[in-house]
Amino acid sequence: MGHAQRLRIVAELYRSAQEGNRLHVSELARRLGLSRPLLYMHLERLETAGLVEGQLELSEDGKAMKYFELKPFALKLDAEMIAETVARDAEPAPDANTKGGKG
Amino acid sequence: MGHAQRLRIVAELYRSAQEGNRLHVSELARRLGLSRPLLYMHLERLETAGLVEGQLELSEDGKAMKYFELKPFALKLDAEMIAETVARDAEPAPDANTKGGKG
DNA sequence: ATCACCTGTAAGCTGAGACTGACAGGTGGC
DNA sequence: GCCACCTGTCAGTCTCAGCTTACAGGTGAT
Repeated sequence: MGHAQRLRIVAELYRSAQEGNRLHVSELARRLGLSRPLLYMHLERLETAGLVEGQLELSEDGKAMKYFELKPFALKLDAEMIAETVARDAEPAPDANTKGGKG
Repeated sequence: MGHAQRLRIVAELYRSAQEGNRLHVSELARRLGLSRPLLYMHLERLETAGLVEGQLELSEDGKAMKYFELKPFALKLDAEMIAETVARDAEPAPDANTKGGKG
């Protein structure tokens, strides 16, 4: 994560959820002033990161609408946690046969 | 923040601090396998963000050494916090005279 | 004088990721 | 038929952070 637009998306989804609304892609794009393709890209990343979730539905008048919702998440960010994450990220070499790295 | 190298730097500084060592730039660069100029750039950003702090000192043999230390920090990262941050970031218009945006 | 250390910065290349425009396809209403 | 909505994806462009190379300057030891 870590891009301003990404944060704005999360913020908007959060606000709407507070008000009891769900938002579909086009509506969200309009509110944030983003193009749909761009928004799709960001939503994809957010979904991959597990921060949001989208589901395609049919509205009353038969139109396809993709609604996105925030998934609850919270993480404490401090030096210790970062050190652990980095250590965990560095070790994965379970079945590679002692071969050198990528270079 | 939010770049892998940045996290590695924080992690290494944290580890060293645990062992009671301080690191100077060149040493840190060697441990992480980064070029000094690159490390400088990252350290600059981390320092701007308030996560680390550097101080130039003279070693016993008169050589200049710049030591970097971690500053304690911790923040809880969740949707609410992001929404607040975005809202706070969006409002600053204290003395601009109702003029439009950047262009 | 030359080497092995160190700090610091500027110029330039490069590639990933942000962003746009255009497309294809579906619905309902006038 | 045409318009106003919607979803979804691709092929580009372009910006900028990341990264390298190269420089300038300082110390002490040989």
